[in-house]
Amino acid sequence: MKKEELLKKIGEQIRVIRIEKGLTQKQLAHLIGKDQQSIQRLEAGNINPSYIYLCEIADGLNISLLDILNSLPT
Amino acid sequence: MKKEELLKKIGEQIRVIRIEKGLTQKQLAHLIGKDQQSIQRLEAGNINPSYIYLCEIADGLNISLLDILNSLPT
DNA sequence: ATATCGCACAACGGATACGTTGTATTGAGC
DNA sequence: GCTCAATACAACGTATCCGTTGTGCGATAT
Repeated sequence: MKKEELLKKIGEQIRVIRIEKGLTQKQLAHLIGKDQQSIQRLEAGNINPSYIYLCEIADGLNISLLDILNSLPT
Repeated sequence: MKKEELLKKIGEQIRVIRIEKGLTQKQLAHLIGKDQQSIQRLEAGNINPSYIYLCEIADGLNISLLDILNSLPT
């Protein structure tokens, strides 16, 4: 699968989960010491987040990274 | 969990799976268009690999990223 | 009309990943 | 002894991530 697709899909999935949790981009960002723009780029698939970054996101969403990847559309 | 621990654990897990598959660092590297030193740093936990990088590693190991994360020691 | 909120996009800069090269170490085998 | 394979470590350059700042746009509320 193409790199851009992978980033788009995980970004969309993170957005879905964030909204399920009732959080705004800003709220999620502040939970993990980042800013809203960082979350925006991540959700838009504009960046290739590091492993640690993904772990932090999962932490902010109060789920495991496995849960995020598990629910990815194939 | 500390960042260094997370990187060490996923690195060790990748090493375990690589060896299970009977591959050397160099062989795995060449499968995904990288060099041996990159794999060495990844397995040693010296770098914070990107999502795409992890997907490539999983691809080279012929498993899914989920399988790698699933078997991580807690 | 104006303010506020959520989201998107661009540019800058510091930090870091990654490829490359070179070198060292260890162990197996001749 | 020597050679080769596998792994590890360091340094350099380039590319990219990520935080920050600023701007803009639509929707809603006052």
